[in-house]
This record gives sequence, C-alpha cells and structure tokens, in this order.
Amino acid sequence: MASERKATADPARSLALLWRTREPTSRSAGPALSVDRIVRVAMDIADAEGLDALTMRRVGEALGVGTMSVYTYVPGKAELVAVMIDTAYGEMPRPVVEGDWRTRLERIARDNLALYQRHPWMLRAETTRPVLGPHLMAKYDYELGAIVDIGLTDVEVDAVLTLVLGHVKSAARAASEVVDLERETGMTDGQWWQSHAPWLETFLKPGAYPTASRVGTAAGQQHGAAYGPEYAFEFGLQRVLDGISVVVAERAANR
Amino acid sequence: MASERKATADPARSLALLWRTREPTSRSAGPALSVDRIVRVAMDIADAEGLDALTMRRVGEALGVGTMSVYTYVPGKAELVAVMIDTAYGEMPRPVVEGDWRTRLERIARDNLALYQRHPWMLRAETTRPVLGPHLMAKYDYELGAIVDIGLTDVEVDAVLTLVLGHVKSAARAASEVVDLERETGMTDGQWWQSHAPWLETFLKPGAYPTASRVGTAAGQQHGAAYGPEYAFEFGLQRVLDGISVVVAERAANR
DNA sequence: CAACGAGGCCGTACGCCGTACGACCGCGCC
DNA sequence: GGCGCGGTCGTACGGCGTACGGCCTCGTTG
Repeated sequence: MASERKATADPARSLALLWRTREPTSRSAGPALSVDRIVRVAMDIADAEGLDALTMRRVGEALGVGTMSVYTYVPGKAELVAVMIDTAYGEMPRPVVEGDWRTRLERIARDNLALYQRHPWMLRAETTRPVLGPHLMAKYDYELGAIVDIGLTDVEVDAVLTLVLGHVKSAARAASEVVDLERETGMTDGQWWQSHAPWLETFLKPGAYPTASRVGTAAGQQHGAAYGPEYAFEFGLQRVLDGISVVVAERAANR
Repeated sequence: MASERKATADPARSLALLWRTREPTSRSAGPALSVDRIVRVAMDIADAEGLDALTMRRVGEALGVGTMSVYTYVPGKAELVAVMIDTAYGEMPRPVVEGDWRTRLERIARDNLALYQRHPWMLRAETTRPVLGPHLMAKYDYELGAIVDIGLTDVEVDAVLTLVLGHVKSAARAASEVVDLERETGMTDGQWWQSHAPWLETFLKPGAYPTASRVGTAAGQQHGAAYGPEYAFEFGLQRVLDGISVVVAERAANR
C-alpha cells in the first residue's frame, strides 16, 4: 500500500532532482552511486517484475549498496518513481511525421501505447500531480506541436491531447492487467474464465441478464481471451479520432 | 503498496462471497458481524479517507471487534475490496431513459462519473479481473441494453461501452487526483502551481517549449485550476459520442 | 604535514501493514 | 451432560518506507 504519492513538502528538492541540478563532486574518485544509476536499476526491476517488486531494499541490493545509501540521492520512493517516469518519457521518439493531423495523432497514440507496454508500471504509478520534469515538458511540447494548427483553440487542443492520451492509458491498463494477472496466477485469461464460469452459472438464475450473457459471450469468442484489449484500443482510437474530426470539420466550415 | 490484487486461489470462495451464498446460522443470538456490516463500514472509511486509510485493523476497530475477526467473514483485503466494488455498482440507478441512444449513453456516462465521485477509492482499486458479482452483472446488462439496438454488432456494442466507460474513468481519475492531493498537501491546485512555477522557471531555458508554455498557460487560465477535469470530461464525452455517431450513421446508411 | 569538516555510506530501529496460527469460549445437538 | 463447532481474537512474523546517528574517507585549510 502506502502508495507512490509524494509527501514532498519541498518543491525545490523534487524539481532539482528531476532536472538534475547538482554540482559535480570535486572528489577524485566520484561517489559509487548516482541518481542515474539508481534510476536505471529501479526501472529494470520495475520493468521485469512490476512496481510491487520495486522496494528500496531491493534497489540497494541490486546496486551492491546498503538500503539507506539510496536515500543519499533520492528523498524517498515517491520521488524515485517520479524520476523514473520522467526518464521513461525521455525515451520516446519524437519524429517529424509526414501527413495530416490524424496521421500524426494516431502515431502519438501508438507511441504512447508502446511506452506503456515497455514500462507497464507507469500505469500503476499514481502521480496525482504532473511530474514536471524536462522530458515530460518536451513530450508535451512535441505532442501539442502535432495538433496546434488544426484550427481549434489552445484550450481545445489541450483537451484533444488529454482525450487521446487518456484513451491510450485506459486501453494499455486493460491490456497490462491481463498480462500481469497471468503472471501472478499462472493461468491464462481463458483458463481463469473456465475456472470461474461453472461457479458463476451456479449462482446465476438461468435467463437472467440475457443481454450481458449474449454480448459477453460474443465478445469473448471474437477475441481469443475474454477481453480483447488490442481490439478495444483500435476501435476506441478510431472512434476518438472520428469524434475529433467532427469538430475540426465544423471549425473549418465556419471559418 | 502491496496492491489490492486478489491472490484468490479459490474462485468458489470469492464468488460465494460476492453472491452472498451463506446458510443462515441456527444460533439464537446471531453473530455480531456480517459481511454486509463489514462492507458498509469499510466503504465509509474509504469514502471518507481514501483507500490508504482502509486497513483491516481500522475496520475491526470501527466495528468494535478484533482485527482478526474480520477474517471470519472475508478471506482477505483484496476480496473485501471486490465486494465493496460490487456493492457500489449496486447503488447505481438504472432508469429507463426516454430518447435516442446518445441521450441514454450520455446518461450512463454521467451516472458512472457520479459513482466515482461518491466513491473515489474505486479509481485506485486495481481489480485486474472483473469482479463478477451480481451487481456488476446487472450494471453491465443494463448498460448494454441502452445501446444494443443501435445497429452495431455485439462485439462493437461491447467496445462502445468499454470506450465510454474508459473515458469516464480517465476523467474521474484526473478529477479525483486533484481533490485528494489537495487534502494531502493542504494546498489548492493553484497554490501548488504557484509554489512550483518559480522553481520551474529557474530550470527552464527561456523560449524553450513555446507551444507547451502557451497552451498550458491558456488551459490553466481558462479553467480555474491548472487542469480542468470537468471540462476534459465534457469535451471528451462529446467527442467520443460524436465518434460513435459516425459508425452508427455509416451502418444505417449501408443497411 | 597535521587537523578538520563535510559528504557519502549504512546498521539499527520504529511504526506501519496484511495475515497465519492456534487458543478460548459459549451454544446447539446428540 | 458431554461434545463439537462456529465465532472471536491475541500474538507473532515477515515485509515495507524511512528517521536517526555513527563511521569512514578524502579534499581543504592553517
């Protein structure tokens, strides 16, 4: 539990960490640790085993160092996760994409999905307030740049991006949950359904919830698993882009 | 951390709990506790103070009972949260709404938003696999019923609902994060920005990220806070519904 | 060249958490 | 009247994040 929330009374410290403001040590042999080494190791752990496996003890261990040494460089776990998030944003490509806004926005959606697939722990990290690191800024700037000129107001442009990124996160979360529950239980999604279905039928009065049964079954058969996260992503993304097209076209007509 | 994931090796037990299959005790004086009392108290705690404040010790205390007594009725915390979720679904209205599908779907979105506002902890509870309780089934059936007849396939109908509910959850989460960080830090969103902005400007090279700065400022000024969760909800909802309209119209034309 | 002080390192300990285990106890049933 | 069982719960264990204070090392200074 305890959450990844920052208790952070001190914005200066948190931001300095994110932006790596740090006078280099004058010592000849530099310190054994660094924020970057810590972050790299922490991301490796979280990528491989999930956020729950990321403990401060574990990080120290992986670095061959005492647990508390980590605290020399990072005020606490919440701040560590914040730096990890900003670092992950920094890994994203920011290509200049040819084509219309829809192509560009779709590309942004797919890049964000890929990010979440590479770092599923980002979906569970609760940030409450934006991280405000340099890479988030760069990402935000880049993504806005792809759609600033589509004829909407600045406020609307921001809302469009929020909408698309929100959809990506939703879909990514659904997909990720399937994956890591399989890891935890050792059962595939299909096996899980097969083990629950007989019991569920016991409780369910026959004929109850006809719509739910029919649609649920149809959806379950269509996709291999009971839920088709990739389908949900694609379908939803096209709907969202269609919806954005409607306003864009409206504005173009009224100009 | 430790997450609200169910370790649940035993589907029978979990489902029996959800569906309240329990032969009434023959004892004269019934037991002091019950699943319902536990769930009610737990929801009160979570509603008032958030999921982090919901501990088994706390639940026992609120019931005037030893911590471990709770485990007589509930296999563990994860299952407790699952029952809480299903119970919350049971509270939702399921009116027969007059009007077209868009009206009905919009109503569903607003009802779900209201649910999350009443029980923000639902946004943090990680369920990985659907809860499969009676009230979730009823909710799913009801919501599908509002849109089964719009001319899409069953699979698409399911995807439409997933899309809309996903948007609601995204927006609700954004709104909730603002609220409970204010509670935690004792600062409003505006105050938080004011305390961070000067530091951020220190790090930011002037002229860097022009688009982000302009759009971010515009969005910040438009809404009272730096982020306008209600606006994001409304804007996104209309876009999503517009997008759905496009397919619906397409199908109607091709029929 | 010796003394100092600061910065990096980290062992120990505290207060939380979820929950396994086994003891106690009072009631309904044979 | 004795038994068994369901409800209750005290204690304890292993894990977590992290506060605190000591130690050791090394560049700096007199």
